[in-house]
Amino acid sequence: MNATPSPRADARQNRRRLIEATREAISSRGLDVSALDIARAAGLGVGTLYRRFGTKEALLDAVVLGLYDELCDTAQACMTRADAWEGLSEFVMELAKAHRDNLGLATVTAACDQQPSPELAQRTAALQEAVTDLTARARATGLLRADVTWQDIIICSRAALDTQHCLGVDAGSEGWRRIITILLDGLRTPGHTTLTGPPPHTTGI
Amino acid sequence: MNATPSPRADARQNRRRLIEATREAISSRGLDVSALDIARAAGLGVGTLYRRFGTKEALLDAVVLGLYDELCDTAQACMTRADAWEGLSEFVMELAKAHRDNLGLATVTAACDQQPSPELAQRTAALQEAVTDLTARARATGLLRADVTWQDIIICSRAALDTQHCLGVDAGSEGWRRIITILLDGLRTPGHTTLTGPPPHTTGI
DNA sequence: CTCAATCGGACGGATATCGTCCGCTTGAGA
DNA sequence: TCTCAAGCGGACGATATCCGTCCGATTGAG
Repeated sequence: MNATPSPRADARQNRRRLIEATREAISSRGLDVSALDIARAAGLGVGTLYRRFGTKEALLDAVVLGLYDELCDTAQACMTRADAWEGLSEFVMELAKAHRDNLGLATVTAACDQQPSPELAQRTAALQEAVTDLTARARATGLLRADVTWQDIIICSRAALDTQHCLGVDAGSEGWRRIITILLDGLRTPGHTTLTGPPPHTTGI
Repeated sequence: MNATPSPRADARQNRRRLIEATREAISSRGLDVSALDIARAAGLGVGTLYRRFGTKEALLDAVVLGLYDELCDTAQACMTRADAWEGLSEFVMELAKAHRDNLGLATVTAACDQQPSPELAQRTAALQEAVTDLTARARATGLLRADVTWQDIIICSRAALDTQHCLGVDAGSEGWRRIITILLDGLRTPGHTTLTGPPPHTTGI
């Protein structure tokens, strides 16, 4: 019945290794990683990569899906926070961290959004709904300024990316937290300046 | 006497065209522009590009130097503002705009910093000094929170980059202004949260 | 009108990356 | 222990860029 019998133990382990290596590679070099580099980092040959995933694309999809799943979990945890503001700010910080730790996450997001797999589309929708809710709750408490939209929140979270991406800042640097902290302070009432123009358009996270 | 007599009129015009085309190319696609693309955008052949600049690198250097010069002018203008806070915030907004309009400016910066030409090093130093002064003046008025450093200011200005870079947001979008506005509000006293950790390290602008 | 300066773009050469192929190795059931 | 299907490694073919050069055709300017 089972057309694809459970794979051998080493095959399963190698699959995990490849995903792990891909995450690390994305983390330090963004999406422009070659299949060869990933395989080497995993201590495997490229042949194994392609046998396990069929396509480099498929491997990346698997990794991105994993990241999204984690973000969904984070969002859920933040939603249960009693303090709505803390829930929102924690999520922003975590989302920023995800961007910092996964250079090009936003790029993948944009790329994937062109032809989103059903799984990814589902996660994206869930995340956007979560951000919308977190935003609404924080605004209801009066701590989040009224002219900020959930799209602003998402874009703000990306601010951590450049710190890491553009300037080869040493990986250990935590400077991005300062920027996000400043942003969060700017998100709190009262705003000194009123935001103008339409909220930024964003697809994905 | 003049070893290099004044070039022909068409040669000069083509030089200008190439620089203009390069700026536009960088603006929309970042630094990964091929020499062929630039030449085509300028309505010229690659041969002309190489005859004018010798190297693709040299062309990029010329463009980046031009951008830095403009930023230096902007910084000077901001320094003369009577209102120190307005001077600082205007500069941040302009620097952010420069990043938005020149994807990869920060990347060039980082790359150039490896082997900075004397001209570029001079502009970089001037800009960093200007930011330091603008920061000090704004802090002296009490409007800029005390725990913010000039490095923070520079990093903040880069927040506009991702909006454009990662997500293929339509070029006309002005959403980045909202983010910078939020950041500027966060930079004002009083800060709700105190910044921790060392200020981010940055080379270049 | 002349010709040196300039131009255009095909082309050589180098690099990078994807995905395949096939001989060798190994996990795991009998 | 034995057997062999499943799995592995990495050289290799194919493809895609991209840089910078070269040379015949073109053109500005004296």
